[in-house]
Amino acid sequence: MSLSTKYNPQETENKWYSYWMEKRFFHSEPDEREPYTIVIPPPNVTGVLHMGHMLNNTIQDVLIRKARMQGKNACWVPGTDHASIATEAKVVAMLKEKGINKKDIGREEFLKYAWEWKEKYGGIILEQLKKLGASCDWDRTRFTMEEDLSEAVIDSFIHLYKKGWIYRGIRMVNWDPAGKTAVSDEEVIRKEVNQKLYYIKYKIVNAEAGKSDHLVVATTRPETIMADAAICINPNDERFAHLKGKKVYVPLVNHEIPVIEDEYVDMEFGTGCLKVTPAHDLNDYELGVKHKLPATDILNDDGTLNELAVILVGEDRFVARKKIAKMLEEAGHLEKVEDYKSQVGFSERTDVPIEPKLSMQWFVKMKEMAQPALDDVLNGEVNLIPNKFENTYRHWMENVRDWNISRQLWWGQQIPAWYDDKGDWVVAKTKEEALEEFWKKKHLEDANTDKAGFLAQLAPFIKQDEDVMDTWFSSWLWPISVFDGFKNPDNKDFNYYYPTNDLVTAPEILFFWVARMIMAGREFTGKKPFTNVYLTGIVRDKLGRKMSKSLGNSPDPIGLIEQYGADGVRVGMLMSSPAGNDLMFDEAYCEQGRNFASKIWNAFRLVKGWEADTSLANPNEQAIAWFESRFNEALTEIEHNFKQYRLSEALMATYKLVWDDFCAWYLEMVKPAYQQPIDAATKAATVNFFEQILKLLHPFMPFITEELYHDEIFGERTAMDCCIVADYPVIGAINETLLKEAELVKGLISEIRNVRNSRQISPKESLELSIKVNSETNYTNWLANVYKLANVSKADFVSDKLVGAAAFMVGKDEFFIPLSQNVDVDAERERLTKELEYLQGFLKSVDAKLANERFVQNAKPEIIANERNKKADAESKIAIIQDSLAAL
RNA sequence: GGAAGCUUAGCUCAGCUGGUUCAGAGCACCUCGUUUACACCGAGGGGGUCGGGGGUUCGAAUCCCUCAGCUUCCA
Repeated sequence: MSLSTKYNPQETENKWYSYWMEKRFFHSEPDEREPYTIVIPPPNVTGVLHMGHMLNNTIQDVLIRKARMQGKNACWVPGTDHASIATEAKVVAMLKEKGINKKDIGREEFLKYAWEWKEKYGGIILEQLKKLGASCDWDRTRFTMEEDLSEAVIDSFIHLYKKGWIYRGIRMVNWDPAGKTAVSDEEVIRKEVNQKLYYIKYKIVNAEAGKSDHLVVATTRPETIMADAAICINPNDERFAHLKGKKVYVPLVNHEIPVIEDEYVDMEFGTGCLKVTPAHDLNDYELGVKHKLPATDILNDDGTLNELAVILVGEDRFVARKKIAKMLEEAGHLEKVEDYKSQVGFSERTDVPIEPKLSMQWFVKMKEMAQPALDDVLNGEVNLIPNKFENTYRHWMENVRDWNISRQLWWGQQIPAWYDDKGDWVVAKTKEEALEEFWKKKHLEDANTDKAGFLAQLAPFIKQDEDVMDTWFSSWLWPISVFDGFKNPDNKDFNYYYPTNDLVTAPEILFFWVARMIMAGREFTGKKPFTNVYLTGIVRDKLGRKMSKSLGNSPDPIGLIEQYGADGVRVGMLMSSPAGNDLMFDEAYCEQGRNFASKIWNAFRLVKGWEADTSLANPNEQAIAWFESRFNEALTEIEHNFKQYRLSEALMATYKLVWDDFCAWYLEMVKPAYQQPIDAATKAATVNFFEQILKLLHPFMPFITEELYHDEIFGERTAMDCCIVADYPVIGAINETLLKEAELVKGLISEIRNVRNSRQISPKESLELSIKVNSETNYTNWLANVYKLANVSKADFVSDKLVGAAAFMVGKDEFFIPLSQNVDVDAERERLTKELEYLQGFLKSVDAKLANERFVQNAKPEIIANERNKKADAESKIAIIQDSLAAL
């Protein structure tokens, strides 16, 4: 079977991915081997694959494939996340197009549509991941809203509630008027926005004669004046002493509100008079509580003004702002308007400005759970990679705030709280249990009540809480719930796979998700959920901008795979992505990856083409022994990099081993002359090296390696003998002397090529070499390679310099090449003089060091010995160069 | 406003607890080359006073201070 001259990724990728699936190589079952487990950060069901997923999942796949080859029972659990707000928004929009209103069809009907939508679109990302080569155990695919996982969510809610760590209360929440739901603090993105600062005049009730009859308040939100409960001044502000105890009229609506005093007011900002609107600002709310002010909420859930606003009822908050500014101006209440920049919160999901809103919500207390989760990271039970994130993590955990988990949505797990018609409530898993709870509660009040009658009477009035839980309240259980650790905590899978090993995710969700998973792990299982958290960087474009739809600067990942092959793209993604560093993505990296695949392919074609002749002796023992050592040396480095999760460096070390050492040096050393056969021993050794290299490359480039692994040069393979499950290479013996010698010989060959290049001598013209050995190096064994790689026809060892020949040094040894053309004596003298000057300067600095008493006293002995070596080395080289100069 | 981090070749980044000719890698660039594995290639080459300033030390890209610029997180 001959190999096509070009590597065709598409054909290979489909073929082998299907084969792997068919042979169930991705599937894992508990057995006696050591487990290696990763749970995928479940992508959003509304999403499509973007570059961030590509990076994230490439890393996970590299880790899982390597572990699998190293004999571990590797299990990568995939799945998706139901994404309450985003999905509900999509479904609402879809229904709207059909002319259907969510409220009209009701919860049950709506959820039917939502499930349909999820079935249709929810798996897109997972399908796309297959193109990348992701070796997930697809049989284990989970979804955060499937029955068992939902049950886990409900159970954990009840558990925490019983513990007193979940409570219900009226709080100022971040309201998303587009999504019509509260969102958590973490889902609010602050942006600097150009606004206007309106200076509004409030008329004073019974103003003192001789004093101004009004005061002025500066605000960015004139549309909320109808909700004003007071005007606040700083008690120390002498400008406003005359206002103490007064009342003012709210413009346009003429409510009377008091002037209150509080040191909270910044005398420098605005006018020094602050309007207090408890229902529409967090700080004002707190002031309101302190001064017992009423909180009038003038906004509807969708951000329009309600009846309590009295004027502009039904208008959107931003429309109302413009209109009221005009009305104030016309009524003479607007003193002036200034431009003003300030931070405004936007909803992460819908990108509309967040409205602070008072509402009844469910909260999880964070303090108790945060402590063990913080400890885990601080004492190294859980490693954050890179560890610079520990600071951020600690800061957040030490200042953590309670977690608002209710969302005013339908898509998600409904809160297991039940209300009766009187507003009493209980927490229970089912309606039946809720009734029981009510009974327990009421029974205490009246011991004579008849239970059956009580329940029958109550049942029709019981209603479950309308709200659902935050999606993160299900994903924080992910590492536990994917193994059914809630329903059946003693099951085989959970005992075997949990705690998982590595988690690969983005730093943006360190708090959202990672911190909370550690909390959940400790609280519900008593164990950490994972040991290592690899935080990837953000994929940016080459200008450093975040990739975004609106900028249109994100390449289509599937398009990239089609263009460069999955292996090429994987290499491209990893090439420049040290953990935690942002990745400045450039297609050129994928191109480099594709070129690498092509290089491997062509090297393979070379080896495959060799005719082995068993009658030939092996002339390549030296080269073979060298490459074996070099391979083991590189493998040591690669393993070291992997241990530290430096995947890009592990890849680079592999890349250089393959391209430079194997292709550029080793293959050139051993390859026979054109159309000549090769000896059987060299061919066997080379084929063996190639197999080792394929295995080494497999985690990075699974497809091309699998394809070549099955080539006939490796002999017959059984159906299950695949690269994906082949034994990963193990570090073997390293001959340091051989490696050192090889470096010298490579240097020698480069110098000869340089002599040729700089004098424009054709590579076809062979040269003669004389060697004057001043060191211990044994060049004899390497001469064959020098002949071949530098086109040298003859070499001899001499004890005197060759006059009139091109000369150079490698280490301490001198080499001479007689040339037909005359040596340019001047140029040679200049070159040698330069070298001499450099060495003399160097020697001077070394001498200075050694002459310095304090250096000799303070420095470590080995450092001093080293300096003495440097001195001796420089001196002998100087002597040689001086001789050469004299000989010119 | 508070906190953390970053600044090394044109670009993206390595350089561990200060000490070999330590200033590196990949890509890009320049010169030469169509020698049958590969032009998605080969051979060779140029390029940085390690952001500025100061200090500690026998010795600083590496430790300390300070200034400037950038990034992120939190208010």
